[in-house]
Amino acid sequence: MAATKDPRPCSIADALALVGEKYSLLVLREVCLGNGRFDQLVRNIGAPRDILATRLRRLVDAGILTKRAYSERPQRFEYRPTQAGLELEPVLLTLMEWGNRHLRKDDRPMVVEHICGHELVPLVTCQACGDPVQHEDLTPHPQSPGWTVTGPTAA
Amino acid sequence: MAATKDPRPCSIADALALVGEKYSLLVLREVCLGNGRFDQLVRNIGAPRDILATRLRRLVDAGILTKRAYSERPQRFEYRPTQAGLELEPVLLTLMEWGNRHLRKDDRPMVVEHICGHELVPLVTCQACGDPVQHEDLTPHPQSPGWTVTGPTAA
DNA sequence: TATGGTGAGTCTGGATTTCCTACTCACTGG
DNA sequence: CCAGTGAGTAGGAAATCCAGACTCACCATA
Repeated sequence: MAATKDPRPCSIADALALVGEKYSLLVLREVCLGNGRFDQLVRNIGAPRDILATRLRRLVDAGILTKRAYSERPQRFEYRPTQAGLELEPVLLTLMEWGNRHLRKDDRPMVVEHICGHELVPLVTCQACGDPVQHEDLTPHPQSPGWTVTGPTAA
Repeated sequence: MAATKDPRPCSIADALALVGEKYSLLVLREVCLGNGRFDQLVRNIGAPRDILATRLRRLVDAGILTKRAYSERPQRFEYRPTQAGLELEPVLLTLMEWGNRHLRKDDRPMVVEHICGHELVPLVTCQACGDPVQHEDLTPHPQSPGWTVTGPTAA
């Protein structure tokens, strides 16, 4: 799914080029849960085995996962998130929160408990002021060319 | 890309079924920037027109975008995010932040300014205690069957 | 030592999507 | 009348995806 042609220089597009393919984020979900073996991934994600193998290779190449043998003779492997992989977890959590809010009615299939003792409700905040991020409070500033807003509707 | 077969009941998978297809999140990016016209989207995303038309239909059906005429005679339309769509913006921002950190060296192609006056660095926090979310602080609690961790590596 | 089972994939051929280019249709502006 | 714009459709080629079978190495057991 490489964003090879995205006319804009954009970290969102670049990130999606790595993890935006079908199943990639679900792989990350499983791996963050500690289910990093091939057959676990197949069962828990429901992806075709060959596609999964392709995704795993790409994620390893991208430095998001590592492949570790947990047994020689017989060789058995486990995929684990790297630091970069772990730092994608907030994306998963934010997505989960959105899904919980908009796609379900009260029945969350999975609850994550935070170390503070409460159920985790992920909230995206501004690091500087700590306030929750809201659309109206944001002003985009293009830094690179390629971001000139086209057409008369300039945001 | 419907996660029709995801063996797990999971809001992440459900959310990805709606917005995980190629280009969908880039559409949302543009629409959040105010570039909601078909040809703007084509130019700014670089997606084939027919694919874009399909994505737009699906996003409208999903209640993430609305299609509004901004001119009759000639009929001209604009896509805008609904409330649900706007609430996906944190996902985009989190992804952007990850991309900035891991895929670039200092050159952010786009900087978002928060109303507080600082450059926005999105931070995912626990709503209850306000602390930044870190992997080690999380304990998943499956609420539905289908989440029994398979295999001996139970996280 | 045959028999079965697991883990980690690869292979194959067909179904589905995506991609690209061109085209339409309605209208506007000169 | 002619060119241009906006919002798509149409058609066929190219790339991906999919399901299930298959491999290969090893272990267990009987």
